[in-house]
Amino acid sequence: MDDRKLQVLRAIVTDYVSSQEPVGSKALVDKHDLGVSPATVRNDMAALEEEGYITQPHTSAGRIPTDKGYRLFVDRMGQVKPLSAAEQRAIQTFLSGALDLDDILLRTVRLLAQATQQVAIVQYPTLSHSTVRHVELVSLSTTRVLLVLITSSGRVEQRSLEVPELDETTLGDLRTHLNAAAAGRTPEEAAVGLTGLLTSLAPQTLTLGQSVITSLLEMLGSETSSRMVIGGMPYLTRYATDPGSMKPVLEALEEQVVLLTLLGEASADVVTVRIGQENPFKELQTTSVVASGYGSRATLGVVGPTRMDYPSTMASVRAVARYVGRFLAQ
Amino acid sequence: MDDRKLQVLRAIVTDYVSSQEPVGSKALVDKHDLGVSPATVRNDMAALEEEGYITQPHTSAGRIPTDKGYRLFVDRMGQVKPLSAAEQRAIQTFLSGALDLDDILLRTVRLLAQATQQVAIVQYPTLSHSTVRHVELVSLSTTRVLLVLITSSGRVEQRSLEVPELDETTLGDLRTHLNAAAAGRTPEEAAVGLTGLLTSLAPQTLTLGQSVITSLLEMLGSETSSRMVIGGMPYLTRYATDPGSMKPVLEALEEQVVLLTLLGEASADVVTVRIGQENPFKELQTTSVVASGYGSRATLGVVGPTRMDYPSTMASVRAVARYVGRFLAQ
DNA sequence: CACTGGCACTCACCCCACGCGAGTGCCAAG
DNA sequence: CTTGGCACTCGCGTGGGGTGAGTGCCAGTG
Repeated sequence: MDDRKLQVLRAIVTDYVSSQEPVGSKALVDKHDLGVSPATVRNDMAALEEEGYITQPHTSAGRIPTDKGYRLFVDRMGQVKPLSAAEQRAIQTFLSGALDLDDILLRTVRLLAQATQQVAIVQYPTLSHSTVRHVELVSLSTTRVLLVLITSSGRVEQRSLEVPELDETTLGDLRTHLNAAAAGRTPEEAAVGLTGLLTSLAPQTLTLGQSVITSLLEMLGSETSSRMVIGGMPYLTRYATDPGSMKPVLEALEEQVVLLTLLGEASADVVTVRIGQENPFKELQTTSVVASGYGSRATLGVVGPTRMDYPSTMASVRAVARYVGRFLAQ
Repeated sequence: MDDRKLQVLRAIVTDYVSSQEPVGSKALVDKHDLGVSPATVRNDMAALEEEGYITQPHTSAGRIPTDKGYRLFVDRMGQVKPLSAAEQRAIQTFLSGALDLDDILLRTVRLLAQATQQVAIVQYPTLSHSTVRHVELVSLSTTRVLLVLITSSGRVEQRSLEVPELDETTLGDLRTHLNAAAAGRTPEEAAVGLTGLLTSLAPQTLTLGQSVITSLLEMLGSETSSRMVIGGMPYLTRYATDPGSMKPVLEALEEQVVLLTLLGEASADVVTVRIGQENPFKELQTTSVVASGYGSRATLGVVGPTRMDYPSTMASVRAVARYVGRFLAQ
């Protein structure tokens, strides 16, 4: 790949991202001093189009990048912009006043949305790398118990169970045993302890104990949390020209499953970019997803138009992910 | 107010709601057998316009209802449609499989959105009319405790506190006292018990106890919950012609404060309608809000265009509110 | 006195033709 | 390989005329 052709592609991408309009050969050489004439650029553009990196919406118009073009841009030319000092400060002050976990994540999602001017998604942190603080059992009715799991990270997870029968003392008994087996341990250790407990249950707590422990093991074992916070929806209107085009995106954002798979693929501490059709969901094939893991195994990211400012978005996502990760570690 | 003029207004409202287009005198007499000629209807329309119930977008177009017109329509002609048997059944089956409170509310908001084809909001139920099940204290660090309040309705509310110093035994002590004072009681009773406890604290638990009890009293005292679930966002696109018009609505939906005041005004078991400019927030002055209280003091509702089908929307909101209220009562 | 039919009038909307101009592809020369 | 020149394409904005839905007014009628 010719060096100058890469330069031309980069120029096209940046210009198109900032202007939202097809960019022509003349405008290119004017704004970026490429040191060659428009005619030369046109030759390069023809080549780039041949190779599928750019396209023209109609004859006699300028060029716009294709998904493949953005991909090359991100891969080859992605020197991630460092954040400005002001942005650094904004991140710090934004989180400093947070009270509980819910509040931290709410602030995080707003921060990310505001920084990128796009829709932001933050997944609740996972259990791993935190320890079990406490297990609580509460009877809701004679045949329902509420199982509450509290972790050292301040996360509270609950689940309600149908159980055969119930009396207050066996419940209290079981609670004591559960905490003895799990409290203060990592999810993995707790799982071992609980499995052991399962075999040594007193006969009268057996049926109750089994279903409670089974649920608890599920809660501990789930690698990722299914809860998440979304913010920055109003930014959707910044890009859409027509309300119909927003519908699939809004639909995707309501589907837990979609969001989970979307974020799930990003691995810890690396910013992952998924551009347009690279996306596994057809609702999102006109959008790009920039995501990063944070903390132990949770993920956060933003959803925006394929024509987004990748360098700054990636920088913001990375910075927020890192900062929140550190913030939660305390 | 002339009887036929009301009839004309009703016809204009229903036609305009279903067609989204200004309605003229001829079309009116054709579809609704008013028993009079177009000319007569025109006279009535001129009068209605004079009184501010309808308006014409431009000189030679038909009429559309004003906010005042919708208001009269809702007040005077609002025989609420009963739901079809299919809809009744849908409501029942939709909720039947729900597990915990989160799940119930998620299903509720989807149900409501789907039934009304609009954005739905469901506030978390309040504490009143349920009793305190359990109070849990968990130390997060040497100077932070997590305070968890579990109620008989299956609601789990948490708050994390900065406290002066901490040791495990005084914490356990305090937990026991707190539960003795609060468990099994209504919020009001528990508040009394806790206030009493406040004066009889052992010296070493005093500072810790004070801040914990203060927070707990706040949690118990807050009449309404600030948590809520939103659903049906994609339906926003059904009405907007231009993305810019959606922005204020999306902004309002992100603002907790706005949503709380919006829903807060609806009193229990009565369907409240707020049309266009009647709305206290300028972001929502092109929309209408239909809300109803449910359960003890929580509220649910939908947000849609002023040109909505009020009778069916009101019917759906009322039906869902009643059903969920009953469902939660068990 | 309320209702009706008739009639002239008003505009938003649709359609089309036209010119403009940005941008292209190609080619021949450097 | 690059460059200037040049003919060509075609989307877009503009302006004008026709169309038709709908109105307001008025005189006539039961």
